[in-house]
Amino acid sequence: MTTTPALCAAPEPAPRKGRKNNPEKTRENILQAAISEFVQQGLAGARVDAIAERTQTSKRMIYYYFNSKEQLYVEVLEKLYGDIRSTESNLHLAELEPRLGIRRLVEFTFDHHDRNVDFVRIVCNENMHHGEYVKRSSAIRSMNKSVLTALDEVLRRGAAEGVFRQGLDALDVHLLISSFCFYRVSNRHTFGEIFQVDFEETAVKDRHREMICESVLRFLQA
Amino acid sequence: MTTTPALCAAPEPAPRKGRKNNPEKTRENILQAAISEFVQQGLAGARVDAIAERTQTSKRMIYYYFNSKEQLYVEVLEKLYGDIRSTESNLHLAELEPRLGIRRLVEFTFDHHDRNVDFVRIVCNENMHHGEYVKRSSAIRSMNKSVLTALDEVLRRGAAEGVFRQGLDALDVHLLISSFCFYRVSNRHTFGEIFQVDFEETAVKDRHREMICESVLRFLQA
DNA sequence: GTCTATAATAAGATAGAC
DNA sequence: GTCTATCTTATTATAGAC
Repeated sequence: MTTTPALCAAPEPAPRKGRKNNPEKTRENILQAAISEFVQQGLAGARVDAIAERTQTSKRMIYYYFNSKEQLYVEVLEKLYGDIRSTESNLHLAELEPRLGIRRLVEFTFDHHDRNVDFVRIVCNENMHHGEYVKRSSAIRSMNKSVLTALDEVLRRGAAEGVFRQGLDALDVHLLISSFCFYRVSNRHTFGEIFQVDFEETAVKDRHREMICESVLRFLQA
Repeated sequence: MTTTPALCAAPEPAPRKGRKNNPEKTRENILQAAISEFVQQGLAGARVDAIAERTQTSKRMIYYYFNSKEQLYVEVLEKLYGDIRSTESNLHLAELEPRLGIRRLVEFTFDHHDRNVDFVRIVCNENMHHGEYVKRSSAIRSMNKSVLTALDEVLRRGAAEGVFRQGLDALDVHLLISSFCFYRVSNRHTFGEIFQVDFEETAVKDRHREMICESVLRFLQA
């Protein structure tokens, strides 16, 4: 009953079965499946079997390429962190009038978190683990400098022009912006349920986007 | 080899072994152990065996009192949600000048989150589960009204006196306050690691407390 | 490089004595 | 009400053929 090769010589030494051998594609396929599973279930809740089911390949390949569940998780983490910071550098804040620059940065941050629930969820999960896997990855720490330097430039310029207060710390302002943008995504389920708000509604979203802009600008105002 | 009772009649029908029978205490003991475990590991990461080890009793008792891991988790959730709201009602905001009332509410919220990392972590975990266990508990939803009514009263009074803007929504303001207070606790590990901030430092804490007060007051300002 | 089958163990839940 | 011992299933990880 085993399907031994036909007696007449095969034209090529083609792969025996299944899909074409394609290491890069298989690896990427696994990584995408892992993103879905880890984002939905967290590290502890994720099942390697469930990841395998999401792929076009088998569980064995997961261990072949990634060695362990934890290592796969770290790669997922790096991938999702990488996505957000790459787009942030294209805002050209230095070309804008300070107040407009802040507005653009806040709106970008707001929309980005809103669109990338995956990122928000994995970060939450990471904090449940006391950030130990972020600490383990040297790549992640280095890619987050850009926001701060860009923001710092705008703040200085605004202060010099007299539209912003003196002595504002870019890190603090970044914290203020991030917290709102992050929280309304990360806590939408509990906050939404308890206070009966639907964060998916366009009207609510628009009001909140405007609100955080207004709030930050007022905070910076001289 | 079984330790059958001595032939001479025992003085009292005392408990056979181990500690004294004490249902309430045993139940509470389990609940406290469960809080520690669920808060640290999340629902998926928590192990019933680990909870049992934290108690002065056995795993069997966990199932005896709580039936399942999930039900135990729900009770933990209710317990932690209950703790926060009960204290909030003692602020007597209505007796204060509006700006002072806001300041007291913000500072209370800030300090409360800062002191109750457990609460913050369980809420994060709940959101990973799309808030399904919060939805399952009718108790939780009902206990969160008080903040909003208190805040609404202050906002109205402030608007009437001309110190605050008109038409501010208490829910939005609550969101603004909560997001900052929550985020700096929930994300302290990732944010702290990436930007090298130590949220435990008193100086940092004091600066942030003042910052969120200032930020909210400026947002409300007429 | 890829597959199927399986080992090894961990974890939720229960039996049954006392 | 409480304990020890155990059942059952799920889960990470690996062996070995092709």
